Amino acid sequence: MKKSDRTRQDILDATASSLATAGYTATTVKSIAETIGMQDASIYYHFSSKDELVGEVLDIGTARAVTAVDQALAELQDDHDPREALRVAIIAHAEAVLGGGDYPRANVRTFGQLPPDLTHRHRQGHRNYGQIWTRLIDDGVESGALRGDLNRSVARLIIIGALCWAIEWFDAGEEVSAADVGEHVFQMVVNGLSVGEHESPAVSV
Amino acid sequence: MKKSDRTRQDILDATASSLATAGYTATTVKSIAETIGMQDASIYYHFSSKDELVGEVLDIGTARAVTAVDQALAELQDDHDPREALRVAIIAHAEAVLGGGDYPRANVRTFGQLPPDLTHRHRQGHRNYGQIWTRLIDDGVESGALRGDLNRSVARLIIIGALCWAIEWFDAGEEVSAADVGEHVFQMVVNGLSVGEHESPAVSV
DNA sequence: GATTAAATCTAGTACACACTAGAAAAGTCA
DNA sequence: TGACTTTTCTAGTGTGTACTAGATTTAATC
Repeated sequence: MKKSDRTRQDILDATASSLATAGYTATTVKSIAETIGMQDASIYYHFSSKDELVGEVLDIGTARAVTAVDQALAELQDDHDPREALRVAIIAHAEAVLGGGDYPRANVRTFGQLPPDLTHRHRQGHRNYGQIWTRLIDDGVESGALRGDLNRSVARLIIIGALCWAIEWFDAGEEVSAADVGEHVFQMVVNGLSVGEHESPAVSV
Repeated sequence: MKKSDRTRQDILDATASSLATAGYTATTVKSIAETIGMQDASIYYHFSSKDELVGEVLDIGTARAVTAVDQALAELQDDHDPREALRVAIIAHAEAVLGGGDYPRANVRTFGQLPPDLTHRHRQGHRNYGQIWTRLIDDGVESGALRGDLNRSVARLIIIGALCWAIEWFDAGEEVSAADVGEHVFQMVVNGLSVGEHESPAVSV
């Protein structure tokens, strides 16, 4: 009873680690088994297929990212600026995906590499995650703190994209921390790189 | 002589298309051959390996993106605002990668899926491309148009990341065009989402 | 300690992949 | 047409993959 749970967890951990660093294709059942000192066939006692195993890892990754952002937002005081909420969420996401464990990293890293079945399976999870951000942006626009002349959906995807792509270049060993990356994204997309007064924004989509 | 060149081009086109839509793993030599009505073995008369073929497609993609951005910048008038240069470059990149042909799209789409050899092969190309953006940001900061309190390298990677990740969600059929995406990225990272005066930026990395 | 259940292993299957060798066909030019 | 070159095809090889069946070992229970 207990043994099985522990082994199962080992398999999940090894899979998350491999997905996060090597990607979907290079993560083979054999390589996972080797990591934890088993035969590949033994994996199938715990999971019925590779994709079921991968799917579970990705589910955990999504859940952890959602929890990290939700928790960060919950710690805000009631009368916070909507921009502060966006800032806190961005940094929480950055820390979860860049500095956090293998599960959220696996999720972002393998996005776009997955077979259609798995992609479809996680569409709902991503939609739910996107809604957190949609609300943050809506709050900001409706309170007058954020510009309303931009397409909110596009804005949301650009913020998430900037954060997700960071996984391709972020190096945990360098002097820039995950939170630093989040802070930069916030400063750029909310305050902007520009100095002084802006030209009149004239975008309509 | 001529026949071979035409077939070679057909193979490259089919590969670029497949890479852009299906990714590296799903792009098999057999599927490429089927697309152009050939046997898979015939591909090897024109290319010595799958990765040599893929590498050539990616080279073309990088070259086209560089050309698109360079050309857009060349059309600027001499006394342009550094922000305008950034805007033009961002939109050119967006149009090349999102709205353009299969080659630049293949490049971005397969980034992170490639075997180590190919990744290493294209590192230099990406570095060169990055330098265009480094210069744009440096010009902006040194002229006083852009903030100097952010890590320029991180800022550069965030801009490119926001644009590159758009390939994961951008749908050419929708009402938002590739140029619209570029305009949004520019508005956000340069002017910022925020309305009115900013809080004092205090970031040091 | 014997019996049963859980967990893992050995040994394989089937299939898709990149790639090869040599025959066949198509194209080129006197 | 005929000789030659270029291009493509047929028919394979070897390798790595996910996955299966059944024997075997390890752990839990009485």
